[in-house]
Amino acid sequence: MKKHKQNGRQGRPRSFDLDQALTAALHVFWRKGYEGATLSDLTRAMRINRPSMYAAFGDKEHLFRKVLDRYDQEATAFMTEAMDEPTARRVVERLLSGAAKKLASPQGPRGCLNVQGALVCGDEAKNVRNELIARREKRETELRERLRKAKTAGDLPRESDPSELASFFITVIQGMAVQAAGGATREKLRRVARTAMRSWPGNR
Amino acid sequence: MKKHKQNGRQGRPRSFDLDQALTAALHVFWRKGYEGATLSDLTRAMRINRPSMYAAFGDKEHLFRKVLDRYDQEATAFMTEAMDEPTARRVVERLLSGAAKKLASPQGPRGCLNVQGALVCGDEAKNVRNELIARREKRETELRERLRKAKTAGDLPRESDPSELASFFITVIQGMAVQAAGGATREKLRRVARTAMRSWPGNR
DNA sequence: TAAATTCTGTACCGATCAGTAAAGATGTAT
DNA sequence: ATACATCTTTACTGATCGGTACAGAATTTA
Repeated sequence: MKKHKQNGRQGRPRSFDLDQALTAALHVFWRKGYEGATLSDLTRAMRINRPSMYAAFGDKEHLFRKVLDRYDQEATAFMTEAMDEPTARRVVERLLSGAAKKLASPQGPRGCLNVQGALVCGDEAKNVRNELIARREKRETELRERLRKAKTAGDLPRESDPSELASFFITVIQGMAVQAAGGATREKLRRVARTAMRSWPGNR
Repeated sequence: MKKHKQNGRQGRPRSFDLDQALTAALHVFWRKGYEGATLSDLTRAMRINRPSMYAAFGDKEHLFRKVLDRYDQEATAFMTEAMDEPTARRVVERLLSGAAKKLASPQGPRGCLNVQGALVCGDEAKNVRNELIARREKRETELRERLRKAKTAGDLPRESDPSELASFFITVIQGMAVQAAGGATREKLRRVARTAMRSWPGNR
């Protein structure tokens, strides 16, 4: 009924939009986590039936991974943008304020998929949990590298420790994610972010 | 085979120790979360069979709540102790160092049950999730009240905000819990804690 | 048009979920 | 000893889990 994916093949065209379906699945996983989201939840939200889902995305784990990719590209584009700020301080400020905004956004579920997707889980979801751990660590590494560059450029005091700073601010953001999952408002998160900035080197 | 619970009634005595069983259940919920822990996981760890569990603790949710009570009393006794420190600063320092120690303890699972027990979940576990939210908020309230008292006593600068400080440090601890769930070492958590203390009022 | 291909819908699969019925086992009370 | 109360064991329940077989519908290619 809609456009076909132009995959250059014959056969009956897909009657739903891949991207829309993925977005619907994202919201379900985001609210309920990997384990808490059932296939019935997912296909209902995606407005397709089970075999269509399996044909298009593979099994539940494959679907989740594609959802993760989409999440990383969409809901956290601000991370990359933050890295482009001219000074280290502004990088972190932007990261924190962006997190406050995103984690308690009126559109989209609360919290962070990379945190609440599968913080812990049963045995069969171990791979998913480890994938999320890896993605969280990747964020921390990104920030650490950015701060190292800043230090080399003289943009951070000599006695400062980029690794320590990255750990700290990523940890704060993850704490904010827990707060958001519990219903914290944007304003509350913003205040936490502001307080965290008092730890910035040179404030002593 | 062991001592009976001295409940003053006749009948066949319980052949397992209630407290031991509860501890075993605690560790399972702690590692796998409420949803991720199956009854088979639980009864295997508790070394009892299903009807014995139901008779002694009620259903899965009741068991979880009793586990929560036990967790609050045992694994977080340090919270109450911290509150008894003489100065606000030492209260928070002790809270942070205690968290670093507990969250990545070699005995006992990593992370915080109140965070990872059910940060998000499917529909049928909503009550459990809300209970955990309430327990997390209770912690924040405790700290806030302690800091308010400190401010009244002149133990905190006049321009400081106990509510803001409590939010911030609880958020940091929750972030540390996420880090711990992902495998962070004690040393890493300790460094985060130390950095967080740079936000302490009067450091500007 | 007919053949080939791919998607959709229904209806199902075995496994596992949380929870329980019923009978035998083991203690206390008399 | 006998009666009674409670616990343990085995085996089971209906519901739901993730995943799929199969037939019919819809499209492209020839």
